[in-house]
Amino acid sequence: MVCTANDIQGWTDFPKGLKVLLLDGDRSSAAETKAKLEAMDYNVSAFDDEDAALSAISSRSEDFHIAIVEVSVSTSSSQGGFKFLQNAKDLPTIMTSNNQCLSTMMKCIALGAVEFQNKPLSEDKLRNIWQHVVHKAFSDGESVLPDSLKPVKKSVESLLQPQTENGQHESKISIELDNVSRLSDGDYDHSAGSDKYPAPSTPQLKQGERLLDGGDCQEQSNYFTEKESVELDGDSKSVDTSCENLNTEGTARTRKPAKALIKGEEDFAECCKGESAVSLNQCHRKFLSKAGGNTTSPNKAGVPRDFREIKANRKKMKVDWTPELHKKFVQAVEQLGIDQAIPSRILELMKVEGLTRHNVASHLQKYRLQKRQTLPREENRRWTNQKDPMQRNYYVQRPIMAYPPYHSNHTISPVPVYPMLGQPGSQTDGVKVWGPPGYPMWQPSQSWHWKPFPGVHADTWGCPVLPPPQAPCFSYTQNMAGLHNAKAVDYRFGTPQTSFEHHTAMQAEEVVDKVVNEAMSKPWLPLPLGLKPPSADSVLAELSKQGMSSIPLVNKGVKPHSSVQR
DNA sequence: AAGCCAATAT
DNA sequence: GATATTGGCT
Repeated sequence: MVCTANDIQGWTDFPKGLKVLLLDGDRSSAAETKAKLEAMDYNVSAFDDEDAALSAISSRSEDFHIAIVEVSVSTSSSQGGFKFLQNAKDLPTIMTSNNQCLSTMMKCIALGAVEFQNKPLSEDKLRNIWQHVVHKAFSDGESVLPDSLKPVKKSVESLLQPQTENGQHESKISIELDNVSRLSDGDYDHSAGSDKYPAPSTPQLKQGERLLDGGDCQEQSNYFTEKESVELDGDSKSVDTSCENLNTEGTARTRKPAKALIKGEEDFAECCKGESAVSLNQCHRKFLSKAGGNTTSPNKAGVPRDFREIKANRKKMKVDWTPELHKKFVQAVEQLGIDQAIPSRILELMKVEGLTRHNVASHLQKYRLQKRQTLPREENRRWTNQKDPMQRNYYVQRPIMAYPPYHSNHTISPVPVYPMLGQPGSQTDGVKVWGPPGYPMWQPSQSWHWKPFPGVHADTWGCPVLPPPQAPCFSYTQNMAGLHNAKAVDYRFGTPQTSFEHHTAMQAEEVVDKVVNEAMSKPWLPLPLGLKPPSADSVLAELSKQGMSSIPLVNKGVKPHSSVQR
């Protein structure tokens, strides 16, 4: 009968004593094989008649762990081993033949053989047959045929229908084989699906779910995944890890436990590949179902008991910041505000399982960096190309952006904004230049789908991309309001200090003066919003005070203090 | 411990 | 080259 994981775990000198059913019409080769097997301490029951073998497994199924069956096309009395194969559902069955016909091999595998080997069977191969038993013992459960394999399955099904003609489908098979061989390891991992314990050299049908059995082919899982499945030399690498994973207190050989673990980890990683975002939880479940999900044979030992175990042993998963995930991120940042948007809080708000603070911090770093880099560049570009005086009129109001318009709009949104500053150190006069926020300052790269200016509702900026000269975006009042926004973090400089407070305390006056001076020194430019031109009366009064009776052609001045709106 | 950032890895 | 992770420093 089929070995369970428990059986194997309690099997002290596994695989010695493994019970092998040998069905081979060729007595000499049967004897040869039997001798080799017995030399390995396997327990061999040899048959040369298919029906006898079948009755043996039905009457005393517990006497067999695995079967090695010769495909004897020439034999007239039997169905060449296929009958056995189809009926020995629970027994891992290795098919062998002198006939290297590809379609025969395909057929064997499709009918549920765990492996196809050409005769003569080498000792190495025979020695390793126990792996199928282990695989069987630890693999189980439901699995769904991946879409990628459906065409293959279909093709094989069609191959199987006229069971007598072997050669006819060669060409078709070769096409499909091409298909098969293209399947990547990833696909294999995926499709091998429920295999926590990687399949031995030959990919398998699920035992007991063999094709053509019970007429329920559609829902069966038939895996034709690896190229190796049809390689004549079946000593494939995947065998190596098939049992090492057991790690069952010495019951199974664990020569390469580390590798096995890593493999498992790779499986896990593979499993998570393509998952949107970092649904690690999902991955976990997926992986566990893939790994453990043993319905008939509980596997206690060797199976990673939980996610942490896996996690602990594998390198960190790479978080894919999908647009959706990033959206969450941005929302969290917006919600928190500039001064509160630190990784740990963002993480809390995002509520994404599996995401670490580190992940968020890293992303935040990139996020800030992007802004810092893109905005000044964008601004530079615009600033250096100013030739049109009309445009200059607009830009000359730059100083009014001296402070970030945190709440420059009148929407309810109290969302602060990352200040977009000019080149660090380039403003020696203390006037900070803030990017005109109406611009698409930061072109997000393809994978950055979030709003180019998070924290700001683009529509509230009210500034066209190329603002008309007479349509300044911000008023002084707005920016003066900004002056009183005490807490903001300036990310332009390495350390996020609340530099704004400094500005407020030490530079507000200075900046105001600066703005006023500029307005005075260039009277031909429109006054920035927020500055009110003095009335003609007040000007005249002032002039007369100073002993001037007429208005000079060149503006000599407006009293600054009287014109600033505070 | 948490945050930031440069270095490093993928 | 872009993006994510790691590691050092504060």
